[in-house]
Amino acid sequence: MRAMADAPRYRFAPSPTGMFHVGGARTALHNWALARQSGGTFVLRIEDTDEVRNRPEWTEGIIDALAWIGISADDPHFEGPLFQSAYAEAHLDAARRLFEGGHAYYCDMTPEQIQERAKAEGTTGYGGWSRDRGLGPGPGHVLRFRVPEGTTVVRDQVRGEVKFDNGTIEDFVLVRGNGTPVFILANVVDDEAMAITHVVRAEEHLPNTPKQQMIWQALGHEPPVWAHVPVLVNDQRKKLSKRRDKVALEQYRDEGYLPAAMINYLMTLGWSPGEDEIQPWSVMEQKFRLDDVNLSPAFFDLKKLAAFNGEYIRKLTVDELVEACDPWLPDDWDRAAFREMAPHIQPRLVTLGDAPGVVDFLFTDDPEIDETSWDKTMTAEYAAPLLADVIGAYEQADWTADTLKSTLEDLMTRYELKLGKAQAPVRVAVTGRTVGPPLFEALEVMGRDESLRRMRAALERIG
RNA sequence: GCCCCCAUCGUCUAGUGGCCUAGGACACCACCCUUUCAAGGUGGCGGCACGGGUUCGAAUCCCGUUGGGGGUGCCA
Repeated sequence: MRAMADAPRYRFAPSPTGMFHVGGARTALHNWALARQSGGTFVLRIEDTDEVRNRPEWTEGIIDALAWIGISADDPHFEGPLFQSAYAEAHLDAARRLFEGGHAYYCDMTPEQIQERAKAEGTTGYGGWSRDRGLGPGPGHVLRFRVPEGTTVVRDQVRGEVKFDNGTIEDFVLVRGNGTPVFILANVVDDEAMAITHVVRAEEHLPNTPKQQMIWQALGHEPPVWAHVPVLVNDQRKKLSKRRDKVALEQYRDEGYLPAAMINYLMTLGWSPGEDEIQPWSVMEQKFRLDDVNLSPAFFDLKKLAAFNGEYIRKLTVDELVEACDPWLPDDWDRAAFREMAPHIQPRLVTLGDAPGVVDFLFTDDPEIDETSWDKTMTAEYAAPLLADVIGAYEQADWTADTLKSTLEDLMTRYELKLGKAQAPVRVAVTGRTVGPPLFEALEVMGRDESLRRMRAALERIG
Protein backbone atom coordinates (compact mmCIF):
# COMPACT_ATOMS: atom_id res chain seq x y z
CA MET A 1 0.00 0.00 0.00
CA ARG A 2 2.79 2.30 0.97
CA ALA A 3 4.51 1.64 -2.32
CA MET A 4 1.31 2.37 -4.17
CA ALA A 5 0.91 5.68 -2.45
CA ASP A 6 4.40 6.69 -3.47
CA ALA A 7 4.23 5.33 -6.98
CA PRO A 8 4.51 8.07 -9.58
CA ARG A 9 1.57 8.93 -11.73
CA TYR A 10 2.29 10.06 -15.27
CA ARG A 11 -0.31 11.22 -17.69
CA PHE A 12 -0.86 11.52 -21.38
CA ALA A 13 -3.46 14.13 -22.25
CA PRO A 14 -4.30 14.34 -25.94
CA SER A 15 -7.15 16.36 -27.30
CA PRO A 16 -9.40 14.36 -29.58
CA THR A 17 -8.82 15.56 -33.12
CA GLY A 18 -9.47 12.50 -35.21
CA MET A 19 -5.87 11.57 -35.85
CA PHE A 20 -3.05 10.52 -33.64
CA HIS A 21 0.05 12.66 -34.06
CA VAL A 22 3.41 10.87 -34.21
CA GLY A 23 4.77 13.45 -31.79
CA GLY A 24 2.02 12.52 -29.38
CA ALA A 25 2.95 8.89 -29.87
CA ARG A 26 6.49 9.62 -28.81
CA THR A 27 5.34 11.52 -25.74
CA ALA A 28 2.99 8.68 -24.86
CA LEU A 29 5.87 6.22 -25.20
CA HIS A 30 8.00 8.32 -22.87
CA ASN A 31 5.28 8.43 -20.25
CA TRP A 32 4.60 4.73 -20.68
CA ALA A 33 8.25 3.78 -20.22
CA LEU A 34 8.57 5.97 -17.17
CA ALA A 35 5.38 4.68 -15.59
CA ARG A 36 6.24 1.04 -16.20
CA GLN A 37 9.86 1.19 -15.09
CA SER A 38 8.87 2.87 -11.85
CA GLY A 39 5.90 0.70 -11.06
CA GLY A 40 3.76 3.76 -11.53
CA THR A 41 0.68 4.59 -13.51
CA PHE A 42 0.03 5.96 -16.97
CA VAL A 43 -3.17 7.97 -16.95
CA LEU A 44 -4.90 8.63 -20.24
CA ARG A 45 -6.94 11.79 -20.09
CA ILE A 46 -8.95 12.97 -23.06
CA GLU A 47 -8.90 16.77 -23.17
CA ASP A 48 -12.32 17.36 -24.58
CA THR A 49 -12.85 20.83 -23.15
CA ASP A 50 -13.32 22.32 -26.57
CA GLU A 51 -16.88 21.21 -27.31
CA VAL A 52 -16.50 21.75 -31.02
CA ARG A 53 -14.08 18.91 -31.31
CA ASN A 54 -15.56 16.18 -29.27
CA ARG A 55 -16.68 12.98 -30.86
CA PRO A 56 -16.73 9.60 -29.16
CA GLU A 57 -15.08 7.81 -32.08
CA TRP A 58 -12.05 10.06 -31.71
CA THR A 59 -11.44 8.54 -28.30
CA GLU A 60 -11.66 5.04 -29.75
CA GLY A 61 -9.09 6.09 -32.30
CA ILE A 62 -6.73 7.26 -29.59
CA ILE A 63 -7.06 4.02 -27.67
CA ASP A 64 -6.51 1.98 -30.83
CA ALA A 65 -3.46 4.00 -31.77
CA LEU A 66 -2.01 3.61 -28.29
CA ALA A 67 -2.64 -0.12 -28.42
CA TRP A 68 -0.86 -0.30 -31.77
CA ILE A 69 2.30 1.10 -30.21
CA GLY A 70 2.04 -1.28 -27.31
CA ILE A 71 0.30 0.90 -24.78
CA SER A 72 -2.51 -1.36 -23.78
CA ALA A 73 -5.53 -0.25 -21.83
CA ASP A 74 -5.54 -3.74 -20.31
CA ASP A 75 -2.14 -3.31 -18.70
CA PRO A 76 -2.31 -2.76 -14.94
CA HIS A 77 -0.17 0.36 -15.33
CA PHE A 78 -2.80 1.91 -17.56
CA GLU A 79 -5.59 4.03 -16.14
CA GLY A 80 -8.37 5.65 -18.11
CA PRO A 81 -9.58 6.99 -20.31
CA LEU A 82 -10.69 9.81 -18.07
CA PHE A 83 -12.45 12.74 -19.61
CA GLN A 84 -11.68 16.34 -18.87
CA SER A 85 -15.28 17.25 -19.52
CA ALA A 86 -16.33 15.11 -16.55
CA TYR A 87 -14.44 17.44 -14.27
CA ALA A 88 -16.20 20.62 -15.32
CA GLU A 89 -17.58 21.15 -11.80
CA ALA A 90 -14.11 20.93 -10.31
CA HIS A 91 -12.78 23.43 -12.83
CA LEU A 92 -15.43 25.96 -11.97
CA ASP A 93 -15.04 25.29 -8.29
CA ALA A 94 -11.33 25.99 -8.56
CA ALA A 95 -12.13 29.18 -10.46
CA ARG A 96 -14.43 30.24 -7.66
CA ARG A 97 -11.77 29.61 -5.05
CA LEU A 98 -9.23 31.54 -7.06
CA PHE A 99 -11.63 34.48 -7.32
CA GLU A 100 -12.57 34.38 -3.66
CA GLY A 101 -8.94 34.13 -2.64
CA GLY A 102 -8.09 37.23 -4.63
CA HIS A 103 -5.96 35.30 -7.11
CA ALA A 104 -8.30 36.07 -9.96
CA TYR A 105 -10.65 38.83 -11.05
CA TYR A 106 -13.36 39.40 -13.59
CA CYS A 107 -13.01 41.52 -16.69
CA ASP A 108 -15.58 42.63 -19.23
CA MET A 109 -13.31 43.68 -22.03
CA THR A 110 -13.60 41.92 -25.37
CA PRO A 111 -10.49 40.93 -27.29
CA GLU A 112 -11.25 43.72 -29.74
CA GLN A 113 -11.42 46.33 -27.00
CA ILE A 114 -8.15 45.08 -25.56
CA GLN A 115 -6.49 45.37 -28.91
CA GLU A 116 -7.80 48.91 -29.49
CA ARG A 117 -6.73 50.02 -26.09
CA ALA A 118 -3.25 48.58 -26.46
CA LYS A 119 -2.92 50.22 -29.83
CA ALA A 120 -4.02 53.58 -28.46
CA GLU A 121 -1.52 53.37 -25.63
CA GLY A 122 1.24 52.03 -27.81
CA THR A 123 1.59 48.88 -25.77
CA THR A 124 0.93 45.23 -26.44
CA GLY A 125 -1.30 42.73 -24.72
CA TYR A 126 -3.85 43.09 -22.04
CA GLY A 127 -2.19 45.18 -19.35
CA GLY A 128 -4.32 44.24 -16.36
CA TRP A 129 -6.98 46.88 -16.98
CA SER A 130 -9.67 45.38 -14.81
CA ARG A 131 -7.46 44.33 -11.93
CA ASP A 132 -8.96 46.75 -9.43
CA ARG A 133 -12.36 47.40 -10.91
CA GLY A 134 -14.02 44.99 -8.52
CA LEU A 135 -16.14 43.34 -11.19
CA GLY A 136 -18.15 40.23 -10.38
CA PRO A 137 -19.18 37.36 -12.61
CA GLY A 138 -21.60 38.19 -15.36
CA PRO A 139 -22.43 37.51 -18.97
CA GLY A 140 -19.39 38.05 -21.13
CA HIS A 141 -17.12 38.47 -18.15
CA VAL A 142 -13.93 36.45 -18.25
CA LEU A 143 -12.04 35.43 -15.14
CA ARG A 144 -8.40 36.37 -15.27
CA PHE A 145 -5.54 35.20 -13.13
CA ARG A 146 -3.85 37.94 -11.14
CA VAL A 147 -0.20 37.25 -11.91
CA PRO A 148 1.83 38.15 -8.82
CA GLU A 149 5.08 40.06 -8.92
CA GLY A 150 8.32 38.17 -8.73
CA THR A 151 9.97 35.34 -10.55
CA THR A 152 8.66 31.89 -11.29
CA VAL A 153 11.22 29.13 -11.44
CA VAL A 154 10.23 25.98 -13.26
CA ARG A 155 12.32 22.96 -12.33
CA ASP A 156 12.38 20.78 -15.39
CA GLN A 157 13.69 17.22 -15.50
CA VAL A 158 14.96 17.70 -19.01
CA ARG A 159 16.06 21.34 -19.01
CA GLY A 160 17.00 22.19 -15.48
CA GLU A 161 15.78 25.45 -13.96
CA VAL A 162 13.93 27.82 -16.23
CA LYS A 163 13.25 31.28 -14.84
CA PHE A 164 10.42 33.55 -15.85
CA ASP A 165 9.99 37.15 -14.81
CA ASN A 166 6.33 37.36 -13.87
CA GLY A 167 6.27 40.89 -15.25
CA THR A 168 6.42 39.37 -18.71
CA ILE A 169 3.37 37.22 -18.12
CA GLU A 170 -0.06 38.77 -18.75
CA ASP A 171 -3.07 38.24 -16.53
CA PHE A 172 -4.31 35.28 -18.52
CA VAL A 173 -7.86 34.03 -18.88
CA LEU A 174 -9.03 31.13 -16.70
CA VAL A 175 -12.72 31.10 -17.53
CA ARG A 176 -14.25 32.26 -20.79
CA GLY A 177 -17.03 34.80 -21.11
CA ASN A 178 -19.43 31.93 -21.68
CA GLY A 179 -18.45 30.40 -18.37
CA THR A 180 -16.35 27.51 -19.63
CA PRO A 181 -12.87 26.90 -18.25
CA VAL A 182 -9.82 27.30 -20.43
CA PHE A 183 -7.26 24.54 -20.98
CA ILE A 184 -4.66 26.03 -18.69
CA LEU A 185 -6.98 25.91 -15.68
CA ALA A 186 -8.65 22.61 -16.51
CA ASN A 187 -5.27 21.03 -17.04
CA VAL A 188 -4.05 21.99 -13.58
CA VAL A 189 -7.25 21.07 -11.82
CA ASP A 190 -7.33 17.68 -13.53
CA ASP A 191 -3.72 16.93 -12.77
CA GLU A 192 -4.36 17.74 -9.14
CA ALA A 193 -7.60 15.77 -9.03
CA MET A 194 -5.94 12.78 -10.67
CA ALA A 195 -2.96 13.02 -8.32
CA ILE A 196 -0.54 13.37 -11.20
CA THR A 197 3.04 13.56 -9.96
CA HIS A 198 4.93 13.92 -13.25
CA VAL A 199 4.00 15.97 -16.27
CA VAL A 200 6.05 14.88 -19.28
CA ARG A 201 5.02 16.67 -22.43
CA ALA A 202 6.34 18.46 -25.51
CA GLU A 203 8.39 21.62 -25.34
CA GLU A 204 5.61 23.74 -26.81
CA HIS A 205 4.05 23.66 -23.35
CA LEU A 206 7.05 25.15 -21.62
CA PRO A 207 5.74 28.74 -21.84
CA ASN A 208 2.50 27.56 -20.20
CA THR A 209 4.30 26.04 -17.31
CA PRO A 210 4.98 29.13 -15.18
CA LYS A 211 1.30 30.01 -15.48
CA GLN A 212 0.23 26.56 -14.44
CA GLN A 213 2.71 26.51 -11.62
CA MET A 214 1.25 29.78 -10.32
CA ILE A 215 -2.22 28.28 -10.44
CA TRP A 216 -1.03 25.23 -8.52
CA GLN A 217 0.41 27.45 -5.85
CA ALA A 218 -2.59 29.77 -5.69
CA LEU A 219 -4.73 26.69 -5.22
CA GLY A 220 -2.50 25.65 -2.36
CA HIS A 221 -0.83 22.63 -3.90
CA GLU A 222 2.69 21.62 -4.79
CA PRO A 223 3.16 21.45 -8.55
CA PRO A 224 4.18 18.15 -10.16
CA VAL A 225 7.60 17.38 -11.55
CA TRP A 226 7.82 18.95 -14.97
CA ALA A 227 9.64 17.64 -18.02
CA HIS A 228 9.53 19.14 -21.50
CA VAL A 229 10.90 17.06 -24.32
CA PRO A 230 11.87 18.72 -27.61
CA VAL A 231 9.36 18.87 -30.42
CA LEU A 232 9.56 16.92 -33.67
CA VAL A 233 10.20 19.01 -36.77
CA ASN A 234 9.94 18.61 -40.54
CA ASP A 235 12.64 19.15 -43.14
CA GLN A 236 12.06 22.90 -42.84
CA ARG A 237 12.80 22.60 -39.13
CA LYS A 238 9.26 23.61 -38.27
CA LYS A 239 7.16 21.83 -35.72
CA LEU A 240 5.39 18.87 -37.35
CA SER A 241 1.89 19.96 -38.21
CA LYS A 242 -1.02 18.01 -39.53
CA ARG A 243 -1.60 20.59 -42.22
CA ARG A 244 1.80 20.35 -43.83
CA ASP A 245 3.24 17.06 -42.76
CA LYS A 246 2.44 13.39 -42.66
CA VAL A 247 1.85 13.09 -38.94
CA ALA A 248 -0.99 10.62 -38.51
CA LEU A 249 0.15 7.42 -36.86
CA GLU A 250 -2.80 5.66 -38.49
CA GLN A 251 -1.46 6.53 -41.90
CA TYR A 252 1.85 4.83 -41.19
CA ARG A 253 0.00 1.85 -39.84
CA ASP A 254 -2.12 1.64 -42.97
CA GLU A 255 0.91 1.87 -45.23
CA GLY A 256 2.43 -1.14 -43.55
CA TYR A 257 4.92 0.16 -41.06
CA LEU A 258 5.49 -2.31 -38.27
CA PRO A 259 4.66 -0.97 -34.85
CA ALA A 260 7.96 -2.24 -33.46
CA ALA A 261 9.85 -0.25 -36.09
CA MET A 262 7.78 2.87 -35.44
CA ILE A 263 8.25 2.58 -31.69
CA ASN A 264 11.97 2.03 -32.05
CA TYR A 265 12.40 4.93 -34.45
CA LEU A 266 10.32 7.31 -32.37
CA MET A 267 12.38 6.50 -29.31
CA THR A 268 15.63 7.38 -31.07
CA LEU A 269 14.41 10.92 -31.61
CA GLY A 270 15.90 13.01 -28.83
CA TRP A 271 17.27 10.00 -27.06
CA SER A 272 19.57 7.08 -27.71
CA PRO A 273 19.28 3.56 -26.33
CA GLY A 274 23.06 3.11 -26.51
CA GLU A 275 25.50 1.15 -28.69
CA ASP A 276 22.92 -0.23 -31.09
CA GLU A 277 19.95 1.93 -31.93
CA ILE A 278 17.87 -1.04 -32.99
CA GLN A 279 16.46 -2.22 -29.68
CA PRO A 280 13.33 -4.00 -28.55
CA TRP A 281 10.85 -2.05 -26.52
CA SER A 282 11.54 -4.17 -23.45
CA VAL A 283 15.07 -2.82 -23.38
CA MET A 284 14.23 0.78 -24.22
CA GLU A 285 11.47 0.83 -21.66
CA GLN A 286 13.97 0.06 -18.92
CA LYS A 287 16.77 2.26 -20.21
CA PHE A 288 14.84 5.44 -20.92
CA ARG A 289 15.77 8.37 -18.66
CA LEU A 290 14.55 11.95 -18.90
CA ASP A 291 18.02 13.15 -17.90
CA ASP A 292 19.38 11.64 -21.10
CA VAL A 293 16.90 13.32 -23.39
CA ASN A 294 18.36 15.76 -25.90
CA LEU A 295 17.38 19.40 -25.76
CA SER A 296 17.02 20.31 -29.40
CA PRO A 297 14.22 19.58 -31.86
CA ALA A 298 14.57 16.38 -33.87
CA PHE A 299 13.80 15.95 -37.55
CA PHE A 300 11.27 13.23 -38.24
CA ASP A 301 13.12 11.51 -41.06
CA LEU A 302 10.94 9.31 -43.27
CA LYS A 303 14.00 7.75 -44.86
CA LYS A 304 15.37 6.57 -41.59
CA LEU A 305 11.96 5.34 -40.49
CA ALA A 306 11.84 3.37 -43.74
CA ALA A 307 15.26 1.90 -43.04
CA PHE A 308 14.14 0.84 -39.58
CA ASN A 309 11.01 -0.69 -41.03
CA GLY A 310 12.95 -2.64 -43.65
CA GLU A 311 15.22 -3.94 -40.96
CA TYR A 312 12.32 -5.05 -38.82
CA ILE A 313 10.63 -6.71 -41.79
CA ARG A 314 13.79 -8.67 -42.50
CA LYS A 315 13.84 -9.92 -38.94
CA LEU A 316 10.40 -11.51 -39.30
CA THR A 317 10.06 -15.26 -39.74
CA VAL A 318 8.36 -16.34 -42.94
CA ASP A 319 5.19 -17.17 -41.05
CA GLU A 320 5.17 -13.80 -39.39
CA LEU A 321 5.81 -12.02 -42.66
CA VAL A 322 3.00 -13.84 -44.45
CA GLU A 323 0.60 -13.07 -41.66
CA ALA A 324 1.70 -9.44 -41.44
CA CYS A 325 1.24 -8.94 -45.19
CA ASP A 326 -2.17 -10.52 -45.32
CA PRO A 327 -4.25 -7.35 -44.85
CA TRP A 328 -2.60 -5.82 -47.91
CA LEU A 329 -3.23 -8.77 -50.19
CA PRO A 330 -6.35 -9.00 -52.36
CA ASP A 331 -8.71 -11.69 -51.11
CA ASP A 332 -8.52 -13.79 -54.25
CA TRP A 333 -4.76 -14.18 -54.25
CA ASP A 334 -3.50 -17.68 -53.61
CA ARG A 335 -1.96 -17.53 -50.14
CA ALA A 336 0.13 -20.66 -50.71
CA ALA A 337 1.75 -19.10 -53.76
CA PHE A 338 2.38 -15.90 -51.85
CA ARG A 339 3.96 -17.86 -49.08
CA GLU A 340 6.34 -19.49 -51.55
CA MET A 341 7.50 -16.09 -52.68
CA ALA A 342 7.60 -14.48 -49.27
CA PRO A 343 11.23 -15.28 -48.43
CA HIS A 344 12.26 -13.82 -51.77
CA ILE A 345 10.41 -10.57 -51.43
CA GLN A 346 11.34 -10.06 -47.79
CA PRO A 347 14.61 -8.19 -48.38
CA ARG A 348 12.86 -6.08 -50.99
CA LEU A 349 10.15 -4.58 -48.82
CA VAL A 350 10.22 -1.20 -47.16
CA THR A 351 6.64 -1.46 -45.97
CA LEU A 352 4.20 -4.35 -45.85
CA GLY A 353 2.07 -2.35 -48.25
CA ASP A 354 4.79 -2.80 -50.87
CA ALA A 355 4.23 -6.56 -50.92
CA PRO A 356 1.41 -6.83 -53.44
CA GLY A 357 3.18 -4.63 -55.95
CA VAL A 358 6.22 -6.89 -55.92
CA VAL A 359 4.40 -10.12 -56.75
CA ASP A 360 1.20 -8.98 -58.44
CA PHE A 361 2.25 -10.50 -61.78
CA LEU A 362 1.78 -13.93 -60.24
CA PHE A 363 -1.87 -13.34 -59.58
CA THR A 364 -3.07 -11.32 -62.54
CA ASP A 365 -4.36 -12.80 -65.80
CA ASP A 366 -1.76 -11.05 -67.89
CA PRO A 367 1.32 -9.20 -66.81
CA GLU A 368 1.11 -5.47 -67.04
CA ILE A 369 3.82 -4.64 -69.53
CA ASP A 370 5.99 -1.69 -68.64
CA GLU A 371 6.84 -0.15 -72.01
CA THR A 372 10.21 1.18 -70.95
CA SER A 373 11.20 -2.24 -69.74
CA TRP A 374 9.92 -3.81 -72.91
CA ASP A 375 11.81 -1.44 -75.17
CA LYS A 376 14.95 -1.91 -73.20
CA THR A 377 15.01 -5.69 -73.49
CA MET A 378 12.87 -6.89 -76.34
CA THR A 379 14.46 -4.76 -79.04
CA ALA A 380 17.75 -6.64 -78.69
CA GLU A 381 18.52 -8.90 -81.63
CA TYR A 382 18.84 -11.96 -79.48
CA ALA A 383 15.58 -11.40 -77.65
CA ALA A 384 13.24 -13.26 -79.98
CA PRO A 385 15.44 -16.24 -80.84
CA LEU A 386 16.48 -16.65 -77.24
CA LEU A 387 12.91 -16.52 -76.07
CA ALA A 388 11.98 -19.14 -78.66
CA ASP A 389 14.80 -21.37 -77.47
CA VAL A 390 13.81 -20.94 -73.87
CA ILE A 391 10.24 -21.84 -74.63
CA GLY A 392 11.39 -24.95 -76.40
CA ALA A 393 13.65 -26.02 -73.58
CA TYR A 394 11.18 -25.18 -70.85
CA GLU A 395 8.54 -27.37 -72.45
CA GLN A 396 10.57 -30.33 -71.33
CA ALA A 397 12.52 -29.11 -68.33
CA ASP A 398 11.99 -30.13 -64.75
CA TRP A 399 9.92 -27.31 -63.33
CA THR A 400 12.17 -26.30 -60.48
CA ALA A 401 14.02 -23.04 -60.01
CA ASP A 402 17.36 -24.79 -60.20
CA THR A 403 16.78 -26.53 -63.51
CA LEU A 404 15.06 -23.54 -65.00
CA LYS A 405 18.13 -21.54 -64.20
CA SER A 406 20.65 -24.07 -65.50
CA THR A 407 18.60 -24.60 -68.62
CA LEU A 408 18.75 -20.92 -69.41
CA GLU A 409 22.46 -20.89 -68.63
CA ASP A 410 23.03 -23.60 -71.18
CA LEU A 411 21.19 -21.63 -73.83
CA MET A 412 22.76 -18.28 -73.15
CA THR A 413 26.27 -19.40 -74.05
CA ARG A 414 25.09 -19.74 -77.63
CA TYR A 415 24.31 -16.05 -77.62
CA GLU A 416 27.41 -15.15 -75.65
CA LEU A 417 25.32 -13.59 -72.95
CA LYS A 418 25.66 -13.46 -69.23
CA LEU A 419 22.79 -14.51 -67.05
CA GLY A 420 21.95 -10.93 -66.20
CA LYS A 421 21.24 -10.16 -69.84
CA ALA A 422 19.79 -13.49 -70.78
CA GLN A 423 17.15 -13.56 -68.09
CA ALA A 424 15.86 -10.11 -69.01
CA PRO A 425 13.59 -11.04 -71.95
CA VAL A 426 12.14 -13.91 -69.96
CA ARG A 427 11.56 -11.64 -67.00
CA VAL A 428 9.83 -8.97 -69.03
CA ALA A 429 7.75 -11.56 -70.84
CA VAL A 430 6.56 -13.12 -67.62
CA THR A 431 6.44 -10.21 -65.17
CA GLY A 432 6.17 -7.24 -67.51
CA ARG A 433 9.03 -5.50 -65.80
CA THR A 434 12.75 -5.42 -65.75
CA VAL A 435 12.97 -5.59 -61.97
CA GLY A 436 11.36 -7.95 -59.53
CA PRO A 437 11.90 -10.91 -57.27
CA PRO A 438 14.25 -13.75 -58.31
CA LEU A 439 13.04 -14.96 -61.70
CA PHE A 440 13.40 -18.72 -61.57
CA GLU A 441 11.78 -18.95 -58.19
CA ALA A 442 8.89 -16.92 -59.52
CA LEU A 443 8.60 -19.15 -62.56
CA GLU A 444 8.52 -22.20 -60.36
CA VAL A 445 5.64 -20.77 -58.38
CA MET A 446 3.80 -19.62 -61.48
CA GLY A 447 3.93 -23.03 -63.11
CA ARG A 448 4.85 -24.26 -66.54
CA ASP A 449 1.65 -23.58 -68.44
CA GLU A 450 1.19 -19.98 -67.44
CA SER A 451 4.88 -19.17 -67.76
CA LEU A 452 5.06 -20.58 -71.29
CA ARG A 453 1.81 -18.90 -72.23
CA ARG A 454 3.27 -15.52 -71.32
CA MET A 455 6.54 -16.17 -73.09
CA ARG A 456 4.71 -17.18 -76.26
CA ALA A 457 2.56 -14.10 -76.07
CA ALA A 458 5.65 -11.95 -75.77
CA LEU A 459 7.30 -13.70 -78.69
CA GLU A 460 4.26 -13.02 -80.78
CA ARG A 461 4.26 -9.39 -79.79
CA ILE A 462 7.88 -8.99 -80.87
CA GLY A 463 6.72 -10.24 -84.22
C1' G B 1 8.14 43.33 -30.94
C1' C B 2 8.37 40.62 -26.20
C1' C B 3 9.31 35.92 -23.34
C1' C B 4 11.51 31.13 -23.32
C1' C B 5 14.38 27.06 -25.28
C1' C B 6 18.28 25.18 -28.28
C1' A B 7 23.19 24.62 -31.17
C1' U B 8 28.46 17.65 -32.54
C1' C B 9 28.78 14.98 -39.94
C1' G B 10 23.01 16.63 -44.74
C1' U B 11 19.86 13.88 -40.74
C1' C B 12 19.27 11.09 -35.80
C1' U B 13 22.74 10.58 -32.15
C1' A B 14 27.53 8.94 -28.70
C1' G B 15 30.44 12.22 -26.01
C1' U B 16 29.36 15.20 -19.02
C1' G B 17 37.60 18.67 -18.86
C1' G B 18 42.54 14.68 -20.68
C1' C B 19 40.51 7.79 -23.28
C1' C B 20 38.63 12.53 -29.40
C1' U B 21 43.32 11.98 -34.87
C1' A B 22 35.28 13.19 -32.25
C1' G B 23 32.40 7.02 -32.39
C1' G B 24 27.76 4.79 -34.50
C1' A B 25 23.25 4.83 -37.54
C1' C B 26 20.33 6.82 -41.89
C1' A B 27 21.30 9.14 -46.49
C1' C B 28 25.03 9.64 -50.36
C1' C B 29 29.41 7.66 -53.32
C1' A B 30 32.75 3.51 -54.76
C1' C B 31 33.95 -1.50 -54.85
C1' C B 32 32.70 -6.74 -53.79
C1' C B 33 28.85 -10.39 -54.08
C1' U B 34 24.99 -11.28 -57.61
C1' U B 35 19.58 -13.85 -61.50
C1' U B 36 17.22 -7.94 -62.46
C1' C B 37 16.11 -5.04 -58.21
C1' A B 38 16.98 -5.44 -53.35
C1' A B 39 19.49 -7.43 -49.19
C1' G B 40 24.49 -8.34 -47.44
C1' G B 41 29.96 -7.17 -47.13
C1' U B 42 34.12 -3.62 -47.48
C1' G B 43 35.70 1.24 -47.96
C1' G B 44 34.85 6.53 -48.63
C1' C B 45 32.72 11.49 -48.15
C1' G B 46 31.26 14.42 -44.09
C1' G B 47 30.72 17.62 -38.05
C1' C B 48 32.12 20.07 -32.55
C1' A B 49 28.25 27.61 -35.73
C1' C B 50 31.56 31.95 -34.57
C1' G B 51 34.34 35.13 -31.07
C1' G B 52 36.15 35.82 -26.35
C1' G B 53 37.38 33.88 -21.65
C1' U B 54 38.42 29.89 -17.43
C1' U B 55 42.16 25.83 -17.34
C1' C B 56 48.44 22.78 -17.80
C1' G B 57 44.45 20.95 -21.02
C1' A B 58 37.81 22.31 -23.70
C1' A B 59 33.13 19.38 -28.24
C1' U B 60 32.63 19.27 -22.96
C1' C B 61 32.56 25.10 -18.06
C1' C B 62 31.37 30.80 -18.43
C1' C B 63 30.10 35.26 -21.43
C1' G B 64 28.81 37.38 -26.04
C1' U B 65 27.48 37.04 -31.30
C1' U B 66 25.06 34.57 -35.03
C1' G B 67 21.69 31.03 -36.43
C1' G B 68 17.40 27.86 -35.55
C1' G B 69 12.98 26.63 -32.80
C1' G B 70 8.77 27.27 -29.45
C1' G B 71 5.27 30.59 -27.20
C1' U B 72 2.92 35.01 -27.26
C1' G B 73 -5.89 33.39 -27.97
C1' C B 74 -11.99 33.94 -24.31
C1' C B 75 -7.06 26.67 -29.00
C1' A B 76 -5.10 22.54 -26.57
